[in-house]
Amino acid sequence: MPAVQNHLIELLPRADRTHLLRLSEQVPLDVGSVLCEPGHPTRHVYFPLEGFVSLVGLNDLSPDLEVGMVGREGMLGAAVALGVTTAPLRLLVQSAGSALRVGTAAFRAELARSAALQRCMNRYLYVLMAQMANWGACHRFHPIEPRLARWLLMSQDRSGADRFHITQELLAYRLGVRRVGITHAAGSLQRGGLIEYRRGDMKVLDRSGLEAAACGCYAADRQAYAALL
Amino acid sequence: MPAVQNHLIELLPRADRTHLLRLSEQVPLDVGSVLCEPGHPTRHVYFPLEGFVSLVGLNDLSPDLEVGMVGREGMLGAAVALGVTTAPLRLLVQSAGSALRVGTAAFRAELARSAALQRCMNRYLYVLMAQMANWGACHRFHPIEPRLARWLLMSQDRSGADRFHITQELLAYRLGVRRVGITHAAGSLQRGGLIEYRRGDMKVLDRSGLEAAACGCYAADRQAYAALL
DNA sequence: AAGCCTGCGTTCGCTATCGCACGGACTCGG
DNA sequence: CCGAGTCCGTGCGATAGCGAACGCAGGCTT
Repeated sequence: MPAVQNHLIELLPRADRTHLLRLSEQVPLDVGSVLCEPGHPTRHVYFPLEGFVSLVGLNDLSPDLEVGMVGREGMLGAAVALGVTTAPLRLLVQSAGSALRVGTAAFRAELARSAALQRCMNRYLYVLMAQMANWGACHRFHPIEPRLARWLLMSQDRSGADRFHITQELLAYRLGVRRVGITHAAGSLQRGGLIEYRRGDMKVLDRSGLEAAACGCYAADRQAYAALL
Repeated sequence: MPAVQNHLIELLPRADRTHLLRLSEQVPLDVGSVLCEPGHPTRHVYFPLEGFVSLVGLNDLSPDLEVGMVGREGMLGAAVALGVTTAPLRLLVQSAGSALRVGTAAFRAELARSAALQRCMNRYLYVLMAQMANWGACHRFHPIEPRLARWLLMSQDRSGADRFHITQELLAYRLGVRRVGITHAAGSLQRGGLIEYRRGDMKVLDRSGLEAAACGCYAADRQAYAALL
């Protein structure tokens, strides 16, 4: 059995883990693909191993906004653990990788069987809620540059790599700002020697510097996660 | 047995309901009192009967921001159903009333016993998550006036009354804007004949007009709730 | 009656961000 | 080698919201 690279699964006791793994299959995550649309039924839950996925909230008229980000530290389709099989958000693959996929029905059955899995899901759901509650306030009050720094750190944590591909256009979309706003903020970070980018190839040079530049939400987020999982 | 005025409890089958009610006691909700501080242990869960309560997220430096609102349509301390007994948010009573209170331990025991209660909690948690995800985008993109309209509608739904006491100062605090911003938005709504207020006494005159003035988030919210509960 | 506090309206200058638009640089395919 | 597409930097005017401050009015206290 290869080392499982998903933190939630690693938290499970050995027996429950193998049991769950037996139900799962590994699938690739391709950039830009949509795992799920809001309102549609959830067919699978995903445990990312590499790469990461954006949770995108769709509003009536306003532009879409990213409300969360999931990588190997979490899972997609957590709502299934609440017995809801209608997806609330769009799941958009940001960075390529792979994930373990489990069919919804099988996952629910396993959930009913394994108390450990249940506990794990519950805690993860809690962390997710805290994250989403915070995300809003962050978008509301913090200027673009700290938010960008936070985003970069989070995506680095989730993907595990110190470089990834992301254009300013897409970043703007994620943060709900204009591309020009990203140009300025990213330029500032680059001048400060914290990052380096070129035509979409983004590289983190100074992680601790970035942490200093990011808004406190980043640290708060990590702490919440660490406290529970 | 008096008619229970909390929607979640009303959803329970008769047997489960009486069982839960036997564990609960009715307590008053006084304006301005704090039911819970983030980081502290949750001693009780509350099912409001009248009045409503703000969920306030505390950030590092930025001003506090309301991230949710709970009245008789919901409950406080839902995280307990996830097995987490540390509160994530400040619970601040906005409008006086009363609530049924259940001790955390008793509630968890009841939760383990009653599948109906569990189902109910799960669905409510889902709705809460959807609400919080939305709240952020709303604060980010929508101008003050529609948000104010939304806030008034939501508080009316939750409190059940068409008039309540709220100063501009407090409204500004809730919406995360300056008081002056509220002066303008509220003045505009008042000139339109939708509301009437005077020294903190707020009255809703034209509900459907307010719904038209509010951002789509209000309708989306109601729909999400209706679909699940 | 006088004073004080609370709640509200108004104004001024300021900043961050917006929307739009243009131009330059690099990259890839024919 | 040349076009076409992608990605990034810059500049412009416009605007919503910010921070701070002042003044007024109603109600409560003394």
